[in-house]
Amino acid sequence: MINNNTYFQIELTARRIRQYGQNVLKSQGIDITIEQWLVLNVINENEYTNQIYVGEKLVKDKPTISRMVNQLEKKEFIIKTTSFKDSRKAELSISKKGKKLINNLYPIIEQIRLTGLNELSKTEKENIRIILEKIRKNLDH
Amino acid sequence: MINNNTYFQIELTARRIRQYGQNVLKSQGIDITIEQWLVLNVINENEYTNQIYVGEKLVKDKPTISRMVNQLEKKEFIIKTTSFKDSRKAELSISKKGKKLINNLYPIIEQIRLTGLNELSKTEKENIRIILEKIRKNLDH
DNA sequence: TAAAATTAGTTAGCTAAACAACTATTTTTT
DNA sequence: AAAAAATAGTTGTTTAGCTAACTAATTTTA
Repeated sequence: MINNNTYFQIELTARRIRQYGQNVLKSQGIDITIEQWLVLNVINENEYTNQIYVGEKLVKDKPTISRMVNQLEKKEFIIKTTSFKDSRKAELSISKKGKKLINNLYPIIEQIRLTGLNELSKTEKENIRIILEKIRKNLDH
Repeated sequence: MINNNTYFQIELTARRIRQYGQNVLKSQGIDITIEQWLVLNVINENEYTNQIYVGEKLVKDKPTISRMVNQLEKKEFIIKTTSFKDSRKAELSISKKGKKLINNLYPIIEQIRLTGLNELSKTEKENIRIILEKIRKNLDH
């Protein structure tokens, strides 16, 4: 039975959360995707980082990060320059517009998080983290 | 911290499972994606069904199903005809080639499933299902 | 130091998700 | 029966994930 399939459940839930979050952002007139938000957040927590680092944090490959970074730059939420030390590397930082967005976003993201995790006990939150980690570990190699 | 983010964990795990499964299929020389497999499976369990039904089962929208069905038809795994009773509806069935593929796939899919769920107790499997359901329910409305 | 290997990032091509707008057919309403 | 609404499916557009192939710069090694 397909609805008992764990992959199906996990994938569906991921889609559902993304969709819900996206709708909330849209309703607030915020022009950013959930995935772009994750990128923005990594850059915010690691100013002047490069794309490889962002990719490592988010476990996404170079082309995906490259495109998302370009989107964020186009939207003027980040500033992308070339490193003096190593001209292969990009140096990513948050623009003023980006900082403003982030400040607006924090409570909204927190609200989305709380909605999704509503009625989940602390144990359940910990359990799901542990179980998902186990699954990923099972698939590593 | 981003790595504590539940959405991130769920979405990452979904990606990891898909990626792992895709690699196994590729290594077996099987020309189908994991998502296409899910569609094929629904059709196999509901011969002569239509695209709306497949979409309901997989919780995917019409365009997504439409395109995946077309891929499966192009690969000659399914046969798509128009319903006599209602010419708006497609009638989807598995071709001989498709049946052969499915028979080859069942043990491989089962193997992927077992690898992913390895070392998970029955309770853990049930727990994750319950928790994911709760999250989705939280987001419904 | 010159050649080889590694690293950072981009471009191209494919699949899939989500949305909007559309066609065609069937069903409901008046 | 004609008009309106609902249903099934398609097409177009955008974002993202993944692979492969590429450029350019830096580091390693011989």
